Formats: sequence, structure tokens, C-alpha cells
Amino acid sequence: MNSKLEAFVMHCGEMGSRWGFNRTIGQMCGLILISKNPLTANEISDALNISRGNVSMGIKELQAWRLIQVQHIPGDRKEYYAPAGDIWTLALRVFEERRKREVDPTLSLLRDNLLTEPSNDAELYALEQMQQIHDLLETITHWAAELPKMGPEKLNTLMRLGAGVGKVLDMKDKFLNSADK
Amino acid sequence: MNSKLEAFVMHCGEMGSRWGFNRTIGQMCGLILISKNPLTANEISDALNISRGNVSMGIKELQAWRLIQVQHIPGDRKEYYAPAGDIWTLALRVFEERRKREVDPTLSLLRDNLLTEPSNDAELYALEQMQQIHDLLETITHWAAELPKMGPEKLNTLMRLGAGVGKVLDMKDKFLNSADK
DNA sequence: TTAAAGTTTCAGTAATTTCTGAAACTTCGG
DNA sequence: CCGAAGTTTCAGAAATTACTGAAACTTTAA
Repeated sequence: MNSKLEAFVMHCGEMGSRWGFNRTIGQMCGLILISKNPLTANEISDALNISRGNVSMGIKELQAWRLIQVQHIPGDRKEYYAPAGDIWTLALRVFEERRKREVDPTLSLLRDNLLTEPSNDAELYALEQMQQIHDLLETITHWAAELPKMGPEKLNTLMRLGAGVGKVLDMKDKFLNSADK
Repeated sequence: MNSKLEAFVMHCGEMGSRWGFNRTIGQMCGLILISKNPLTANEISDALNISRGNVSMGIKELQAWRLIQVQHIPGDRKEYYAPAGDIWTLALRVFEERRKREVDPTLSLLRDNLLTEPSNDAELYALEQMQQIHDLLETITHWAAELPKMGPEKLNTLMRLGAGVGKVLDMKDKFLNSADK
């Protein structure tokens, strides 16, 4: 394989654990992403030099993340794997899956906790802090749920606006106010 | 310690590795967050039942993340540790730090890679995919850099709008167009 | 029904990450 | 300069996580 492409795949491996999976799965993900044609499990195993069993587990995991899909080629019994969509779709899936793993459990613990009555000063403070965290996580969750509803173009517009969006929000208020009159 | 509070701290420990650090550091972070008063390293060590050395490393790490700050109490030589700001501030710091670790290295690798000329079909495809990833990550980076410039209130407005922000963007266009005429 | 082609599982092993605790270091008052 | 109070470092041990490969399982075509 071309050395630049290989470098990319290896990099995905190194980043794997930071992205929420492990080295092997990172590599697999990178490889499938940049391969023009769908790959079989054996091809993956050979290309990355990892055991067939490991590839099988990796595929299961990548399917759980909804990042790859199976394809079949007529007259061929093997399963071929390809990315489950374009880059935006995949990024949203990673984002969503990570939210599920990194935010949801905490949110639910906090909800439980916040039903408690504080019985002293220290507890009151702790509960207040937890309330803050809860509110923040809830806002993020709410927002994340809306993200995929916008198309990629709109998301791009929004992101490119950056802090400029603040001005647009102000404008919105002005607009609405003048409409009120 | 109250069992609910303890549950929260332990939960932070369990989530620690998902949030980008490890169990101990997660616990420390949770504990400091909900403690009304700043804590010494020894208090942390006792409360969490972890070795003094481990606490020392954890503090260093949490300082690298800019999540805690040192405080001194007059006439006391010990160092006291407290959160480095309100919840929004801390969340932004985690977000930023994670971006540095999870996105930046990939972005720089992709930039390098994209200087290459493709020498065949497969490579052309791979480079196109990398370009997509590159563009996405660059957009995210750009956007993330703007985030802290908005105050918490504006961020809240934005987040609460959710997909509704799409409509505001449309409105912006309408507004600008009518101004053009 | 059989066997060939392919996939999954999982016990054991390897690799990695985290933690401990003792020794080294720092800082400060006297 | 000394020693007490405090902090940091780091080699080795413990805990966790990931990987292999062989056996079990599944599917399909003849």
C-alpha cells in the first residue's frame, strides 16, 4: 500500500483509543474509510496484520457504532464491508454514540441525586454544583439531538459563522421586536 | 461522606476514562467539584483512599487540563485545590483540551498527506476521502475556537434554539437580501 | 446430508495502563 | 545550617484491556 495511505491508517490506530475505541478498531475504521472498494474480513486481517478473530470483534464493534455496513457481491458468499455513509454522517454517529456513553449515564445519575434534600451546608453546595452540571449536560443533549436534523450545508453555514452567530441571534431579536410593533 | 455525594464521586471515577482521563483522576475531579472548601492533597488521598503519590500525579494532570487551581490559606503552608472556574468554564476547557488531543494531530497529518499527488485510482479516492475528513475537522476546529468567545448566556440561547437555528439562518439571509435592495 | 467456505466465540496470553510507597527533593522558620 | 512539613518522582507491582488462534458454529450449494 502507498506509504501515505498506510501512514493514515496507522495514525487512526494511534488515535483509536482517544476516539473511543482501540488501536485495532481505529486502524480498521481508517482502512475501510479510504478504500475505494468494500473489503472482506480476510483482506482487513491481511492488510493490518491482525488476527482473523480480532477483525471479527472489530467489525461487530464498528457495526455497533453504525460506522460500517455489510455489502454482498452477487455470486460471492463473502461479506464485504464499507463505510456506512459520507463523512458527515459518520462524524455525527461518532458524536452521538459518544454522547450516549459519556453523557447519558451521568445525566441519569444526576437526575436521581437531585431528588435528594440537602441536610447540611456542604451537601447543599454539592447539590447546587450537580444542578449546574445537570443543566449543562441537558442543554448539550438537547442540542445534540437537533444536530442531525439539520442538513450538512446548514451545519456548515452554522459552523463557519462561529461566534458570528451571536450577531445573528441579536439580529433575530431586533427583527422580532420590530415585527412586534 | 453522604452516600449520594459519594455515589457521584465514584461515578466520576467510572466515567473518567471515557472523559479522557483515568479512574483516579475522574474521582479527584468530581470530589473537588462538589467540595465547598478547597482540599489539600492529603484530604484527597484520604477521602478517595488512594496513595499520596497518585494524588500528586493526578493534580499535575488536572492542572494540565486547567480544571483546578491552587489556593493558599494565610499562615498555612499547605496547598489547597479548588475548581478553576464555573461549570461552563470547566466544560469548555475539557472540550478544548480534548480537541487538541483528538483532532489536532489528525488535522496536521492530513494536511501533510494532502500535499501528495495521487498516482492511481485507489489513491485518488483515498485522498478525496481524506480531504473530506480534513475539511470537516477544520470546520469543527474553527467553530470550537469561537465558542469561548461567546458568553454562557449566548451559548445557552444558541443551544436551546437547536435545529431552530436553521430558521434564524434563513431569516438572516432574508434580512440581508432586503437590505441589499 | 455433506463438506466447503466463511464467521464467531472465548480461554489463555500479551501488552498497556495505572497505582503504590519509599526515597529524593523543596521550602521555610528558627 | 537544621529539621519539620510538605511535595514530587519513579521503579516495580497490580489491574485492566486487547489480541491470538484454535475450536465451534453457520450458511450454502450440490
